[in-house]
Formats: sequence, C-alpha cells, structure tokens
Amino acid sequence: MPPRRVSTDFEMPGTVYEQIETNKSLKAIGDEVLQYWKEAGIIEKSLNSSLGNKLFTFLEGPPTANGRPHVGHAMTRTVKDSVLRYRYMTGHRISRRTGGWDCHGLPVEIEAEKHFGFKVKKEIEEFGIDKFNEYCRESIFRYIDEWMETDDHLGYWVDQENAYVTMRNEYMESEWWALKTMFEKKMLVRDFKIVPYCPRCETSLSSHELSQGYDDAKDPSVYVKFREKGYSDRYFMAWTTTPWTLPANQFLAVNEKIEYALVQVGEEEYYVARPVVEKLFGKEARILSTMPGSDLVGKQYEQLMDFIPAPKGSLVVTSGDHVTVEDGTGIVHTSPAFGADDFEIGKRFGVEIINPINQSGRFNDPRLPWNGKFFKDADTEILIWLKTRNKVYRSEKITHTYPFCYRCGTPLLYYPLQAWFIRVSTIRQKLLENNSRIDWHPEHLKDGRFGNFLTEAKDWALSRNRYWGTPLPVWTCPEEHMVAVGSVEELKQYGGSAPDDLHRPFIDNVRFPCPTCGKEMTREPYVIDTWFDSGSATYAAIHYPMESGRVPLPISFITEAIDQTRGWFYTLHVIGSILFDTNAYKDVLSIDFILDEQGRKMSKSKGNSVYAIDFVNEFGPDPARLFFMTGVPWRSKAIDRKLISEITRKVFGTLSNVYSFFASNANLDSYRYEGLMPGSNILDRWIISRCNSTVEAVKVAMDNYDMHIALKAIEDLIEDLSNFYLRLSRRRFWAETLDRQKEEAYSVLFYALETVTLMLAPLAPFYSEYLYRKLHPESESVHLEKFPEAMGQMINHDLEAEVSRAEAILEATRRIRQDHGIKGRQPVTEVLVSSTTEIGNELLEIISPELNARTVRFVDENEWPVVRKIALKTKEAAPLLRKDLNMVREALDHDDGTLALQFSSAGSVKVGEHAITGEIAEIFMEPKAEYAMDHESKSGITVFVNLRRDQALMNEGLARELVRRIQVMRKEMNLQYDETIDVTISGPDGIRDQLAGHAEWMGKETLASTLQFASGIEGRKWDIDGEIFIIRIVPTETVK
RNA sequence: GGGGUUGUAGCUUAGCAUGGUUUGAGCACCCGGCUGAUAACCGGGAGGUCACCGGUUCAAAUCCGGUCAGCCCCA
Repeated sequence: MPPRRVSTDFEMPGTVYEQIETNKSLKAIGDEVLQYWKEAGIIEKSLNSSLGNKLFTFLEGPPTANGRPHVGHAMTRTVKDSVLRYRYMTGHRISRRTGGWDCHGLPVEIEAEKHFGFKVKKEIEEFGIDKFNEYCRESIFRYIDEWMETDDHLGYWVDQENAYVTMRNEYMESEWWALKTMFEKKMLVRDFKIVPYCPRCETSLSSHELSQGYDDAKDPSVYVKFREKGYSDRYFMAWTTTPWTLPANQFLAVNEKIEYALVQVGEEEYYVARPVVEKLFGKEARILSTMPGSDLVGKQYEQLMDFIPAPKGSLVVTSGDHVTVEDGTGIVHTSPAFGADDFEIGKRFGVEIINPINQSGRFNDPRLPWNGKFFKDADTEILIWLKTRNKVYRSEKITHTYPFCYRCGTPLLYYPLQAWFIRVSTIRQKLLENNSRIDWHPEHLKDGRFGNFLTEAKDWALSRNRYWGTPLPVWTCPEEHMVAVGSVEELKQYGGSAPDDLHRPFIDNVRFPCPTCGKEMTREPYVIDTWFDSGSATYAAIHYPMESGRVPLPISFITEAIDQTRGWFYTLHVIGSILFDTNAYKDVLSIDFILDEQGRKMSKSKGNSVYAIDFVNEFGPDPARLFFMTGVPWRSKAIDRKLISEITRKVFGTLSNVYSFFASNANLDSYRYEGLMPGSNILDRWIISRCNSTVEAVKVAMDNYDMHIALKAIEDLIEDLSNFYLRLSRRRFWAETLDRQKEEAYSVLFYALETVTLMLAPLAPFYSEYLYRKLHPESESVHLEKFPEAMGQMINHDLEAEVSRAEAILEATRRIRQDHGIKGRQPVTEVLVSSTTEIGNELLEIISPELNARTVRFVDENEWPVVRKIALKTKEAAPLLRKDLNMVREALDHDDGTLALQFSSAGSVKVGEHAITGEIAEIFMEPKAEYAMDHESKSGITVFVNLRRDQALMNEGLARELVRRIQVMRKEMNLQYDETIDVTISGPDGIRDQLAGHAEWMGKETLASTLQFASGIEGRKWDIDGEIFIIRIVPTETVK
C-alpha cells in the first residue's frame, strides 16, 4: 500500500481528530474518563435531565453496606446501569434513579454481638439497647466508601445522595402506615405458633429466611420402644432423629389409613406399619396380626422417660394425616412443643405442653440429668440413658438435610412462640393473578420456581424478638385491646410522645391510655423482619403516604441475583399485592452467580471470593462490564481471564485501530464530518445498511433486556467494519486529493464509528465516552446523546446477502490457493465464478485485488472448465461386473465426455456388454487439467482458479514479494509515511530482467526515489521461496 | 422425596419454540497465508455416539416418554 505524499509546504494538516495511543489500557481510559465526568459534572447532568418524556421506573434492591461488594454485585449493578443508560438515551425520564441501603436485621446485630463479645440477649439488655443500636447504626455503613468507589469505577450512575435508607424515621413511618393498613384488613395478626427458631440469635425465622439455611447434617436415627400400657413385652415402635425431644413426648401418632402389624421378634412384640416390617426386621419377625391404624388409636402407653410427669390426657395413640411410611415406622413420636403437627395434636387434646427447653436452646428443668445442656448436645446422653434401660431397638447415624440459621449456622429448632404474622396464605390466588402480569427473564421462573412458591405461600412470621429493626407499631393494654399506629402524628393523637428516633429502646417507653378501656397501653416488644423493610421500598422510599400522593406501580424494571427470587422479589410482590392490589414490578431479570475461575461457587469459607473493586481494577471497567454481558445472564458463569482479554482486543482494540486509521487520514486531508453523505459506492451502501440493521436488532434486544444479544450484534458489526469494509476500502482514503468520492468514504467511516460508539455507550460507558469525544470534540458526553434511530430506507438485506456471497468467493479462492501452494501475493491468470445468485460487477471489482487474478469473470454451468466422467460405485458395481470391473473402469476413465453425455441424457450407457446404469455409477466433474475447483455449499458458489502461471506472472509475484519486504523494513525503521528511500537489491542472476517491467510500480509503492540492483551488498537477508535476496534501504538524502 | 433448570469438540457456546443438506462458531493447538490502520485478520488440519435408552415420523440435536449426571429451589 502506498504511503501518502503530503505537501506540507503550503498547507498544514488539520488536527480536528485527536490521534490516540492504540495501546492505552482500558483501565487508564477508565480513570481518565471518570476524572472528566467528575470535573465536568456529567453524572449529575445525566441524573437530573432527560431526552424525552416517556416514563421508566426503576428500583434498586438495597444491599447492606456492612460487607464488601463482590464481583456478583458488580454484575447486577452493571446490568442495572446499562438498562438505565439505554433508557435515558432512548428518551425516557427515569423515575428514582437512586440507590438504596438495607440497614436493619440480624446480620448487623450479629456483627455487633461479635464486636462486644455477647453470647446471649440478656447481655445486650444489660449493656443497653440504646448503645447496642448505636453501634449497629454506625457499623451499617462500614464499607460504604468501598461501595461508592466500586460504583464510580464501574460506572454505575445512580443518585446516591438521595438514596433511600431503611433506618430513617421517614422510611419506617411509611412502614407503620403499611402495617396499620394490614392490621385493619386483618392481614396482620398475633398468633401462637411453632416457628423455626434460632436459639443463638433467640429469634424466629420467616419461611424465606428458613429456606436459605438447609444443609446436610449427621444425626442419630433411633428406633424407640414405647411399652403399651398393661403389657410387659409389647411396644409401639417409633422413629426419631431428634432424641432431645423424647423427654417431652406426649403422644404417638398413626395414620388411620395405613395397615399396621403386630410382630414378634425374639421375646418381644412390636406394633409397626405393615409395609416396613421387612425393611426393619428382615426375616426375624413373625407377624402375629394386622390391623388398620384406626384400631391403634386410643391405646395407651407408658411414659418413655419419666423425669417430667406427663400432664393429664397425654400418653395415648392418636391419628394424624402427616404420618407416612416413607421414613420410620409409621408411628410418629409426638412432642407438641417441638413440631407444627405435634403442636396441633396437643391443641386438639387440650393438654398442658411439656417444654423443658428455654429460649437459649438449653434444657431448663432441674429434674433432668442433662439440665443446662444445649439441646443438640444432649442427644448422646439421652441415647445412653435409653439404651441402658432397653428402650431402643436400633440406633444409627444418618445424613439428612436439616435447617440451620442462615446467618450464624446454629441448628434451628421448631419452638412454640407468640408471634405476629402476615396471613399471606389467604391471598395465594391474588398473588398468582398479579404474577401473571409480570414478565420474567428467564421466563421459566414465572410458573416455575416463583409461581410454585406462591402456590404454597406460607404465613409470614413477621415479628422478631430483637433490637435493631423497625419497631412493630402495635400497642396493647392489659385487657388485650390492640391499637396499630400508622404514623408519628397518630401516635401523638393517641397521647403518646414521639421520640426523635423511632428505634428501640426509645419507642418502648412510649405509652398511652387505651382508647377502649383507658388502661395503659404498651408496645408489643418486637421489631419486624428486615425483609419487610426492603420489600417496602416501592412506597417507603418516597415516604408514602405522608409526602407522596401516589406510588407509581408497577415498577418498570428490577433485577437482582437469583437468590432474591424467594427474597426481595417475593416480599415486594406480597406487599404490593396486599397494599396496592397490583404487581409491584413489570419486568424482572434474575441473574445467576459468577463462579470462580475453576467454576466453583464463591464463598467466604472457601476464601475464593473476588471483590468487585479488584476485578474492575484488574481488567478495566469496560472489559469487566462486557464480560458480564457475554452469554445469558441467568446462567452462572466462571470468571474467564482469556475471554475478558479477547473482548478487550476484539471490541476496544479493533475500534481504536479503526478510529486511528480514520483520524490520521482525515487530519491529513483536513476532513471534517458534516453529516453522512450517502453515495453510490457499494461498500459504503453495504456498511450503512449493516449499521442500520444492527441498530434495529440492538434496540429489540435492549428493549427485551437481552444485553448479551445486543452486544453480540455490535461485535459482529465491528468485525465487519474493520475486516471487510475498511480492509477493502483503504485505497480510497489514499487518493491524492479530497474529492467527493473520498469525502463520502470519510463520512461513511465516521458514521459507522459514531453509530457503533453510541450503541456501545450503555454497555461500555467509559470507552465509548473516550471515543465519542474524539469523534465529536464539541459534545459534552455520549451519555447525553440520543441512541441512534434505524433508518429503514438505508437497510438493504439483498445487498448484505450479496456481500456475504462475495466473502464466500474470497474464501473459496483462498482455499484453492492454499491447496495448490499458491501464495496470495502471487497473481494468477484467471478466476472463474459461478453462482446461482447474481453478484454485481462492482462488488467483484472490489474484491478482485484480494483475488489477485488477471481476469475475473462469471461463468454459467455449461462453461465450467470441467470434464464430466462416469464413476463406478464400486460397492454396487463389483457384484454385477465382477471380473470386467477393471476393464469398464478403464474405459470410463478414458472417456472424452461422450459416454458421460449419453449417461446424463439416457440414464445409462453401454460399455462392452454391460449396461452401466444409475444403480452402479454416477456422474462426477473433474476440473480440466489447468484448473482447480472449490464449491461453497451454503452460498451455492463455485470457484475455479486457473493454476497455470507463466513467467510474466511469476515476475509480478516476485515484485510483490520484494515490495512487501521493503515495506516491512520501512516500518521497522520507523520511517515517516512520506519519507522517500533509496533501495538496492541483490538477488539471483536475471533478477534485473525479471523485474524490469515492475520497477516503476515498485518504486511508487515503496516511495523509493531510486531502485538499483547490485551484488555483494550489505543489508537485510530474505529467503523468498528458497532464493536468497539482500535488500538495503536508506532514507533519501534531502537536498536543501 | 417433590419442583425447576442444564447436558452439543479439550474449554466457552449457537442452533431447539415452528423437525428437513454434512450440528455452526469462538478460544486454545498444529500447518500455511495476508498485512505500512490492527493488540488483528484469512485458509486449512485435528477434535462431536448433539448425556443415555426408547417412541413418533419419510426424516429428530430439535417433538414425546423414561434414565443418568450437574446446578438451583423446596420438603
């Protein structure tokens, strides 16, 4: 390619388009752009403006800032940011583009307990709830600086100054309104229930908290013998994995519909379900009789462990539908204090309930030998006690899933507590109805995981016996009258005084006379589940109804990680359905986790967590972001360094180079973009079409939150722009003067770059800003610009297909060259192209330098340079022709086409006495001696290359080889584009003659003022196809 | 035990809704080529029982049933 000659004498090149360092790191670009944004106040401008008036509502799922942001947070924040940027650029006014912070809850309290070294709640109360909560309030934002820094460096543009904060009075006051509303709808009720309970945290857990804590546990599996009253050797055989509940046994449960058997084993007799006899006893047992479960109901038995006398009415066999034969014996040991079904039985019998375990999970009855022990730790001793008294038939260890506290890891127990509930189970139908209006991404969550959960929605255990949380705004009097308070104002009206801080312990001191009976009312001593806080963000973030008249529902879009399906997505949905009778959000995208490089889940215990800030700083913000956008977001993906650097190279490296090419040439010509000038050039029309069809595709994908599809489409366009459009258009930019043709080319290249940059802006905001402001120095920011609109009239699908065919021709030709050892630089005489669909001559001319042939032309199939021959299908032909096979084959091989023609038209041909038919033979085409053929099946293109090369062609090839070597040397010497050189070449005999006709062209290509041939010179040695050449170049001495 | 989801080359994956040439790419590897914008690019090679079994069909990676394995959720 010829260097440009630039006349610097009378015209200084313009430098409208700043030249860039193409190897600048993306991290450095990120830092530079971030600094610019801050200095120029771009972020505020974007947050406080809009390009149109279409409303788009958004809500941030609030993280807790007492932990460091990891790479998964970076991904969700990137997705949120890209969506919001895109919506901004497409003319949406974004409502509540703010952050949010979740402040309350057990995790915070646990941190505080650790800090102070507290083990039980009493210590907190002795220390002082006010001081304890003060510590929580301060610790909540421990890592806020790192969150902010991460957001900055990741380019997450949300307004953090106006973020909602769940611990503010205003936020909690809105929740009070909600709770009062629910109370009045009888949706918020107090009840006595068996709840999953963490004895370490001394609080109950809600179903969604519970669901996060299941894990494998190794527990005893014990078959226990309960002696039937009045018999010495007859027992009910019950099974349990919780021996610690046995001192509290009060009933045995059977299922009336199951068949039971009385079996004899050795000297003893046992009742068990008939289906488990073999499993349990093998062949040891003799069945004495069988009976339905209903026959066992009402039988009495002796207390297993008589430390605590069984209350009146206990120790009978009863029935329960929950009893199965899947595990155990079909007879279920029942202690009403420690199980929901058990509790129901106790309630049915109206008996006093034995509960020897206190709220710290320890045995708390001096009559028990293991008094003071933690419940789980007593298992072994209880077992020993039972075994020494012959009360155990068999005992083993099993591994099964057991619930643990999702925060502190303590095994949970089911425990009777008074608690406040939201009666979610009563509105399942409404929840499902509202779910039907939500668009889930991926879709299967809608009726799958989420829908199933709604179908079985449980009552929400809302109250917590804790300190750092939104206080439950219900007051009660000794007469059990209740008042739910819906605001601070209301509290005052009741006669209470509102404290400056609504948290405990201050709110606990607020008392007022009961409006019904006049006795003093005190607050129910609970705080509420912190999931209620975050689930209230739709209205509480705007201090509804105190300050805002209306809650804009549904929210247009939310996204979080997959674990929020049963967390935040669920609580938003439930609260939205109860309070506003609608779905809280319209579109929801659930994102799967990022795994470590080995594909393992990240966890604190494994120590393989990757923190967001480290990740972003290592790769630079835009490569990190595009990595998140690669592949479907709802499938987990492992961190992949190679993939990230590939993205960096392909997207940003390529774009930088295209820009660099544009800028250096445009400046030489003092070109300045003044709008697209669409001309007739076919490649121009093609790339414009590609730009516009890509805009169309990208918008569809972005509107549907398919960022990964949008990114892929943009990547393909960049590829086309660089490796097809620019590669084939380069020479147009090297014309000596700036004519109309060249201006068109510039405008098209600029337009393509601009379009790509705008489309990339929501996804890779730093680099696109960097590049856009190089293209448009007058623009403040790409992020204040409009997203490109597709111009339908510019899209030409036929043309795009035609160019694909042209590419296929190139590929086929290159294949043939390779197969026959002909380099691309070596010209050939002739390339013939046959295509079922037309390819314009214009396009053919454009690719012809790459084809590198004297002539290129289209041919019809009947002009193909082939010999048609008949080939035997050996497998079929051999049995018929037998010993004549070789004779026939030889005859067919020597066919001059006559036989083949006859075969094609008549369907068979006679060779000797054999009829050769389609059964045993077929036509095949063999290129004529000089030609090679390649067929590209997808596009239906066939290419022939004439392989014959005469001396003239060889000479031309040699000239090109030498030019190429000289260009390499120029580059290595870092010569200016317009610097002339003197060239001396030494080579084999006759070289001067061989190159005689090419010297002028060589000189022009390499900007050589002289080209000489000599032998024995000093210079760079080259081996071209086995021949040794020595080339020396020196810059021409300029004459002053 | 129940529900969801995934299984395609060494790795990452497209195609699957609506069945139709020989399952298509990228990375890595090897060989070759092109290149005065390129950190690129192009051609070729090697690498696939489309997890397995069965069914529907003229035809199945695709539809149906079952099995196995991974992951997630629930009990």
